[in-house]
Amino acid sequence: MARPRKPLLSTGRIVEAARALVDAEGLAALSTRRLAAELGVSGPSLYNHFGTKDELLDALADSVSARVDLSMFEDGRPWRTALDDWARSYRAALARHPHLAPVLARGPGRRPAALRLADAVFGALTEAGWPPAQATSIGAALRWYVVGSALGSFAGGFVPDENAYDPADYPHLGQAHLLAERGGTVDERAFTTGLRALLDGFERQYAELPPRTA
Amino acid sequence: MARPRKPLLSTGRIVEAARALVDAEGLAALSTRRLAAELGVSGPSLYNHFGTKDELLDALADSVSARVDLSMFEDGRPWRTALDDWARSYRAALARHPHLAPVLARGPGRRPAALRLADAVFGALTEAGWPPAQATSIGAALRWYVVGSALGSFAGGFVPDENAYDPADYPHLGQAHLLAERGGTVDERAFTTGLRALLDGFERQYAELPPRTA
DNA sequence: ACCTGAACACCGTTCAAGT
DNA sequence: ACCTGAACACCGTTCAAGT
Repeated sequence: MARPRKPLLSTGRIVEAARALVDAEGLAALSTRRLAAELGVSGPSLYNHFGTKDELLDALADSVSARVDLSMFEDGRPWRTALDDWARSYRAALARHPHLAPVLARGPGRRPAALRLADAVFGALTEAGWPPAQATSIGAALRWYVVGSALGSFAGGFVPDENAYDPADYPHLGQAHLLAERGGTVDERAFTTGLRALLDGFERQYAELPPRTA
Repeated sequence: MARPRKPLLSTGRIVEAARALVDAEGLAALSTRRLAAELGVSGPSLYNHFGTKDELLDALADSVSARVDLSMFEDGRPWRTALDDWARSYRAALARHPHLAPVLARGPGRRPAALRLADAVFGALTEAGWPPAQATSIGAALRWYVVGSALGSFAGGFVPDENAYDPADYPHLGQAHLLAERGGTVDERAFTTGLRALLDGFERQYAELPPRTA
């Protein structure tokens, strides 16, 4: 066939297909050859649009970051409320593509949508009066918490086998096998509880800030 | 050669070599063939000791969990102090083997050392009077925070290139390229700040608990 | 510029064969 | 029981060749 008069591929179409594949079958199913087959082309064709598979993964991750709502930073909402909303929408976006969490965890690097996230959070905090160093810490802590929660379901980390956890070895894990069943609910409640604790804690630190001289 | 009179391999020796390889060259360098070569045997030999590569990874992850100090739960230390110490020693253990964080993030499953961690944390919280559901939430939140922090350096997620972040696109990221340089310090400070916030928040929730009837 | 098939240097895993 | 080499079905990536 060689070169068609109209390109068969585009970065957008590739990313779209990759996302569908990863969502359906996990990150391990994403091979360049498999993805190419899904797109009806041969393996090496992808290299006309991405330098490496890793660049493709970056673009894929950024397409998820791009879906995180940032509107809560637009009006003059209090920083705590804005961060609360942002953490939830960030988590929701990751929950829609759980297999991509490990890629998102890499950090923003040069990915535009991920950088817009970082910029919005940092900007909101400094404008609320947080010193830059503390704004950085808060952004990092929230990011770690959200990404950590998206990456490993806590409840799903246990096995639903009633006999998996011998009371002689683990005296306090008698009910742990139940976690796997009601996984989603347990994780949701834990996320909310932890987020509230984090924000309560930051609010306390905010109250101890020296008065603004601006 | 076929079977030697004394076994050449043992699960311990394999895990040890795997850890050295991953620490030195990252998770991607750990292939069964490469690891076997490192051990002076042929690739398939490993399958006499592990069913799959994934089982090997589980054992590898658990060897890290086994190194997390749990002594802070032994004496009757207040729950907050114990959790604070635990989170730091957990993070320190992961920081010593950063490439293994993605594997640790999978959750305890059937890994004995990881289960001992979960058991100790949950036990300490319930014995301090936390209701089981909230103890679960706190354990999950702390785990997410620690694993998240070990998995993705926040500072290292940015690029040390002075021109990487155009002020026109990201008005608040003017100093972000500096993060990559002083990465370790930035991450450490953020970890401490976030951990304090989390524990402050949980302490506040603890104070609001209905009085114990035990 | 954008696609192809062939090729290189890898993978994880199975299995019959050896002792 | 524990190792071997050969084999199967894969990988990511390069590259000359086609239009």
